[in-house]
Amino acid sequence: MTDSAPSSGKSPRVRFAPSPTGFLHVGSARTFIFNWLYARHNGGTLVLRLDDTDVERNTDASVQSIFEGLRWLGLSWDEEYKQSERLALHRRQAEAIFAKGLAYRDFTPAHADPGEQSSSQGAWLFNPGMRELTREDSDRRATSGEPFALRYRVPRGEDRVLRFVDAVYGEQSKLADEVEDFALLRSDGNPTYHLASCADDADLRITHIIRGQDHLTNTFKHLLIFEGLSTPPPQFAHLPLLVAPDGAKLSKRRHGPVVSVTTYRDAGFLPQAFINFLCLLGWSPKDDREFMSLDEIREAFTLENVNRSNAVVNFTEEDPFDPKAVWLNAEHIRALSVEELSRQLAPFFAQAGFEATPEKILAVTPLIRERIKLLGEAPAAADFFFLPQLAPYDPAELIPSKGGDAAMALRVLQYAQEVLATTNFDHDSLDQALRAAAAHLGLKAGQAFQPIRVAVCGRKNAPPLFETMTVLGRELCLARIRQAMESLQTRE
RNA sequence: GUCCCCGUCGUCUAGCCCGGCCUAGGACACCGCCCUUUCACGGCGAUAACACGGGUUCAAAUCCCGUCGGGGACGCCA
Repeated sequence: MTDSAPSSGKSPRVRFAPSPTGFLHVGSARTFIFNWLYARHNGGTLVLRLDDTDVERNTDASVQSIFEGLRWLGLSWDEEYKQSERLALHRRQAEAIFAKGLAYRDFTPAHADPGEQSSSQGAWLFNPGMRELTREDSDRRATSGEPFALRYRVPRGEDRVLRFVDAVYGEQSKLADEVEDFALLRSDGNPTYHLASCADDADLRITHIIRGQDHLTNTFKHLLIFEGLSTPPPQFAHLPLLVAPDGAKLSKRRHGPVVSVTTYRDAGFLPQAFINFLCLLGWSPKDDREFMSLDEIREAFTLENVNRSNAVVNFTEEDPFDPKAVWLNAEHIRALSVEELSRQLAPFFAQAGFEATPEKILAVTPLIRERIKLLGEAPAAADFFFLPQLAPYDPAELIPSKGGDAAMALRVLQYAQEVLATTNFDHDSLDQALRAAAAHLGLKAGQAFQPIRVAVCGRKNAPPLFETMTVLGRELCLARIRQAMESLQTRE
């Protein structure tokens, strides 16, 4: 147990509470990961709670997409709730707060113009005339059916200071006079986020609320609600925000699919790499480790090591992924066994429309393992293994770069054809035969290999020649060399 | 506007709490060199930061104050 909490001694209970209003975005994913890490590091319980009190904006598709994203990450949770199924509790708690005189009815019509003079001077604090309504007037208007929102009666003029100690940001305090009379219940009777969230956190016995820093100032309101609920508040830990290169908070609206978890998945990020990247944004093990396994991260994770400043996710128009994320992914790819990597690669080959058997993929995997940073790059990196017919050759590429000409290329291919007809197609035999061929032609190995490589792979940059040819097989290699020769000849 | 938070290389960060070991460390990216049949991997190297101004102190990235800059919250959204 690293963090001393009010509930220290008991096993911690944390929650991840996304609101289903779109795809799972990377900021939410990170919050989820931090909650998971905290729970698993401390032998606690992770609760998943769908904060779906906004009927207007919630969609089933969003719920699906959130679960899809979470499942992809592969981090398990222990309990699951839906706020919309707990409305009775929320209303009961709102009434209890009202009964204590800590809240009042606000009959101001919904969506009333908030304008006024408030903009010129500080923040809005409450609608005039409502806070002071007598209980009798309030009851009369309520029973007559006039709609109202329920607002918290925030202490005024008492110099009351709201305080809490944030596990990340330290001591926090704010004058109650600066907190507005926030809503608990909407005029349709539904709870607001603040009420539902706190009522549920209390009811679910949440001990630590780990969430984005955008909630830091909301916490003062939550303190008031917990007080109204007569429940000691949980411990809070706010996470620095993930921001775009322009410094603004990452948002679905402004930044689009580049902030969606599925974008990373579809491009071929490994979940462990994605997790590794995300937890390095705002947290560090305080040593020089960066490439870490989930287990290593879990063991090292503490709230004390969380930073306080926002972290930039470095994406651009041209490249949606942070270079460091890509690098980490490449590292994780190389850490996989060939068998495991080939399994991960299979769906990407299938999606590219290649007829790729597991055996073929297994043979190809070691040849592209060091050459891809994202799983999604595999089909392009290995296309010539699967394509029955290569795209037309670029004769210029067939010609050795260092002072060669078409005739030389032709001679190489011609001779290679003869040699290859009888050579065993294993690495050592090919190595020996082709090097000898180069020597025979009076060429350097590099010069002689280029025409062959281009003939066989269709391009200059490819995996090592001998291994590649071994996988391709004699028949295909010879056929392609013949085609390459034809393309050189027809050019002349 | 009011309140809250933040400010070390382009980016992620170590160091800050407990001043000296910091002529500020690591990583990614970029550039160069090496390895090499191409590409990639790997190795080596280079460029690059304590926002600014005042204090306190023998000594400040580290403590204090101010300024500036950035972000967040101020909804019957979450």
